Amino acid sequence: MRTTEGPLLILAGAGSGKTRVITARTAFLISRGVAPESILAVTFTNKAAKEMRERLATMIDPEQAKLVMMSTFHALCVRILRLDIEQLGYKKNFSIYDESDQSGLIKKIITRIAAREEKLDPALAKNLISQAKNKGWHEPGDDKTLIGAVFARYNQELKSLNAVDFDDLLLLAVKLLSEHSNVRARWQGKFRYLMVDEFQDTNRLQLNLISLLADERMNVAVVGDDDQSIYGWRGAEVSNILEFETHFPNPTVIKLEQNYRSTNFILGTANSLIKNNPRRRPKKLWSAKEGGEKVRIIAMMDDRQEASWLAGEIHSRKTSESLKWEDFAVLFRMNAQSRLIETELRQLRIPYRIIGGKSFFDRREVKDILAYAACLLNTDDDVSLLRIVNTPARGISDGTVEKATTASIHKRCSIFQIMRDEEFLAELPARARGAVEKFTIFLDDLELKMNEPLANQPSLLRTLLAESGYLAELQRTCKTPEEWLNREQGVNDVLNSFEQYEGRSEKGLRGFLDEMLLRHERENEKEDDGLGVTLITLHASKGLEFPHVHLIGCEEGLLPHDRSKVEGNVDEERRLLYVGITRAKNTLSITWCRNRTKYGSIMPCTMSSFLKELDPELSEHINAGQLLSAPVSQENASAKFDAILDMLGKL
DNA sequence: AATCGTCTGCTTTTT
DNA sequence: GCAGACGATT
Repeated sequence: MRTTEGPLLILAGAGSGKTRVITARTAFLISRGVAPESILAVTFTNKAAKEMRERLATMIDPEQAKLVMMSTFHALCVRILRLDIEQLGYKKNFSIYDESDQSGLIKKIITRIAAREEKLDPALAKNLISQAKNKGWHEPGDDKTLIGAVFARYNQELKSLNAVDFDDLLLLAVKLLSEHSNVRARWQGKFRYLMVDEFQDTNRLQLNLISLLADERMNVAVVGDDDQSIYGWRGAEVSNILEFETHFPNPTVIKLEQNYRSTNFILGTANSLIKNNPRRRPKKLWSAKEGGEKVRIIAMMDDRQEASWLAGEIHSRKTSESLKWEDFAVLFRMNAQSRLIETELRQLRIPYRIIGGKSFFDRREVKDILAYAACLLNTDDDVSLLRIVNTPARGISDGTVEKATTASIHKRCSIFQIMRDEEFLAELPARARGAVEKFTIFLDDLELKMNEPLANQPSLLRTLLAESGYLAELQRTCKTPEEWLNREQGVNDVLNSFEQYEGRSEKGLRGFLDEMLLRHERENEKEDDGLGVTLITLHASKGLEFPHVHLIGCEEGLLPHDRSKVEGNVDEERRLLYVGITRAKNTLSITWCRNRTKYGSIMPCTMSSFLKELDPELSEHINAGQLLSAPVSQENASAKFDAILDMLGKL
């Protein structure tokens, strides 16, 4: 911890206080006279960055804390690129494409260049392209194959749109730093001390980025746990942490092996599982928390019984031990599993919150507004332009759009440019021409107003949505008043956060849009007061902890998932279960079903092979029949009764 | 432009 | 078994 110079590898086991390590080290460096602005701490999520910033502010002078750069990989890259991307031939006002923009573009390219008989799944293509970029490839290895051709074309089109996707942010930042020594020198000079959180999740590009920033001093401190590497399928390379020495020679290695979270029953169970993985940094986690209950492994008849038992169990423990709903979490492999649980929780009127699922940014109205903003900032951004060109309907038909697209390819310019091109306009029927002209004047006018130095951008955006008829159209397309209320809320959420952003930043609409795209925060996570039982996937649960954890659906085929066996990733599935187990502080129940409804029909299931690896001394196997024959608790029965009364009341 | 019907194909998702 | 995508229909 007190090592300040040279590479440092901190192997921080589950529950050993990872975030604390980075903040404590930062505070220590500053106390030793290191300038706060020369410290960089990189995380994967905005949430982690925020937590660190907040914690640091309580440890040292908050004014100093503000100067420390705590950022996600992607946000850091945006900063680097906004300054110097021109050296790579892009314009500074480049757009950032999120995954749905990316999918849209790839789909378009596939339908355009694929021959009749060839077919390529756009989702697969997107994955392959993303994986290639995360390995540092700027172009396909072979552009004779369809996928290679799509990759090549995709890159070309992005560049002519003056847009970059999420992977490009890293790829281009690395390219910029490695090929332009002036840029590299600037950033190496700025940051003297680097820290990386969750290092086991870094991919090749992220490692490259860190190496480039570190220069020969190699003041790089990384914190991570190879046993919690569960994002291999997204390109994370466990080898980055397993072979840290090869990237940063002679590091100081520190192991944090005390777990401050779980009872020994839970921790021992976790240890007995993970020791079955080959290729790991050996460690022996221990806990001072004695006592508690054995881990329960419960066999259920089917998923229905699993859900209803769970709801009852949570209800009675909460009541008998006077706990809060927030003390409980239900962890599962697939989002689809939460449905049944939700139904049963509602039956007992237990409040819950689901983490994950669809993003705030998948909401139509949010995407529309951001597309408007993107167009005003970069009129070459065809994908955003196409999204709003006829939203609300303004008489620009699909046919007209198609003509404009063809013409823009022909003339090698953006669609917006073509729409102002006299030659192109002359080809259009009078009505279409009028509509297009009206649209370009409308956008031009707005762009002008937006870019005035003292423009009140949030209010301009608000006016735009009202006066363009967007809001009216949105309301019209809503089937129910509730839906309209909901969508209107979405619109207001965006506008309000823009107003707030204006209050704390000078970067205007551009900065706001960057932040919105990079802060892909989940809708139901934005308020932490969302009380209730937490329903969450195993992946999303990493980094969280709960007093009472229920891990459901531990069947062969689900966990480990069938596909992992084909793809040879069973170790990662084991780590996934390890992550789940180590979320629990006081009690843990693991359930599996003898039958499960899959794809509509009931399929027989067997217990996950992982459960056989758990230390039998620390856990007990129970058959659901034993639990259900037990008398129903008073509280449980009265809750059910209340629920029935409630239903009757609504009739 | 909207709506209906049929087809398909099924993890995980920090940015 | 269900959602999401796509195409045909009015």
